[in-house]
Amino acid sequence: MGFHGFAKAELVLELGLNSSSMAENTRKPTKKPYLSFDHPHEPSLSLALSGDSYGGAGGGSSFSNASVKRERDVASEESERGGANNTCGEDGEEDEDGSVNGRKKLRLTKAQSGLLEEAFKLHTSLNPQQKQKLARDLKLRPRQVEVWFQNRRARTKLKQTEVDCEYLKKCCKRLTDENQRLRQEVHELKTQKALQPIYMQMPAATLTMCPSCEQIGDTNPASKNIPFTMAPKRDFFNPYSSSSAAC
DNA sequence: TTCGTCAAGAAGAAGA
DNA sequence: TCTTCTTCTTGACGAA
Repeated sequence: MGFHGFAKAELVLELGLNSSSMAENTRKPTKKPYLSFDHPHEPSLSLALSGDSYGGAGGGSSFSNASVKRERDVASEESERGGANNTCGEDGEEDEDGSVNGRKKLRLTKAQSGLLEEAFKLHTSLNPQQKQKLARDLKLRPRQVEVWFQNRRARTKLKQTEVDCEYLKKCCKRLTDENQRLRQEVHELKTQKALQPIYMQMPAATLTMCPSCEQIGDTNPASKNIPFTMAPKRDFFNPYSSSSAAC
């Protein structure tokens, strides 16, 4: 659909303007920057954790045992391979009840986010080699890079859908207004026509007026119901011309 | 791979 | 100033 194509072109431009940092630009302007990277409690991704940092994933965790196990397993794999593991900066902290379940959520650093954004601009999907390389560069697990791209794609699509929706709403409103205006115009024209004398509703070429009595005439032989005669169209600027009709 | 969802974490608002 | 509540963003995961 051409219309949609046009919409897309416009929308892509709009998104492009925001692409420097979706996370920050989608925020309310009144708010402070969402990510505080110099925050003292910001989990440092440079901290390497061993796979044991999850300890016993005891009760109280909002995450299922399965997901905790998965994280731990992957972390263990990473530590065995000597790879960086910065998933959970302060994982392994004990809760009040002494259980060790605190799987803190990873927050990417500004630099990491920036690099990922740059990579996303180049390719919205990664092949295994690209994923590995990016993970190495960012000191993240490939799975984290993969998930980041998945989320990024999903959220870009959502954003695009929202923008599309807004655009279509505006189009709809415009067309509704135009439709309303045209309907009004048609109504007015119909009203005007109904109020006109019947001779006004006839084609001008078939009407003429008697120069002496000023009666309207009809030259059309089919117009038998009309109580006046017609003549060829009179020369408007010369009332005495031969084309003038007479009663 | 997408989609829907959960939940951590950050930040603002409101109230004591 | 501190606590609590609310809202938003985003990392992560399971199902399809």
